Amino acid sequence: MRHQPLPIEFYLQPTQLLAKQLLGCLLVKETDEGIASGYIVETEAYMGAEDRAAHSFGNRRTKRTEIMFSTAGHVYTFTMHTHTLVNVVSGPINTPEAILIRALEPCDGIDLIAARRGKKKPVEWTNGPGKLTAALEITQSDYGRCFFEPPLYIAQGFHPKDIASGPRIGIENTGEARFYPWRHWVADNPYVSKSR
DNA sequence: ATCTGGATTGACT
DNA sequence: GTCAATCCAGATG
Repeated sequence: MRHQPLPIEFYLQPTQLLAKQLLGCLLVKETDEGIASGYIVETEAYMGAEDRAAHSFGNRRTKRTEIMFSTAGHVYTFTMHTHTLVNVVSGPINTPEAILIRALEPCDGIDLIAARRGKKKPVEWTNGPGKLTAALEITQSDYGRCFFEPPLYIAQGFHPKDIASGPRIGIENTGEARFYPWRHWVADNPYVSKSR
């Protein structure tokens, strides 16, 4: 099954809106082993210089955050402990905003995903930001790519019936920012990550 | 050169 | 519920 990447224009919308528009879209990764993909069911927006929870808070510009200052649609990956997390860069150039992809519902390459994620319940394959990167084999080598061209891209998926929003996860030490309702998910979808 | 801590996960009490 | 794994970016000297 092949998919058509969404055009670069898709990414040219305000970050919070894009974070919701991404819900239901298909995240695809092609490797030598084949194609694996999943529908995005949970995202979190990080709002650049003004957002204490963002790596780019105060326009902090480093080797890691550099890609956030680039144009919308770039791939921002970073390592969290033993896991890779993946973001969609958004906002105009020099406005370092990004959207973290937190959960997927598996679509293509179920056997591949199962093999990569080991013997566990299917719902555990992709219901977390570090899990889905392992399932699709998204790594630091994808840093700086564009989401509108293979091997890592986003395509049209389904249109969510209901979208819910609430505080982001895992950012306890960021003052007021921890309360901002910038996490968005497909209501009632079983693959949405569980909060702690 | 060295130290610190994290946008997580999985195993264990 | 708690906690270790395990590694690198970022900060500091």
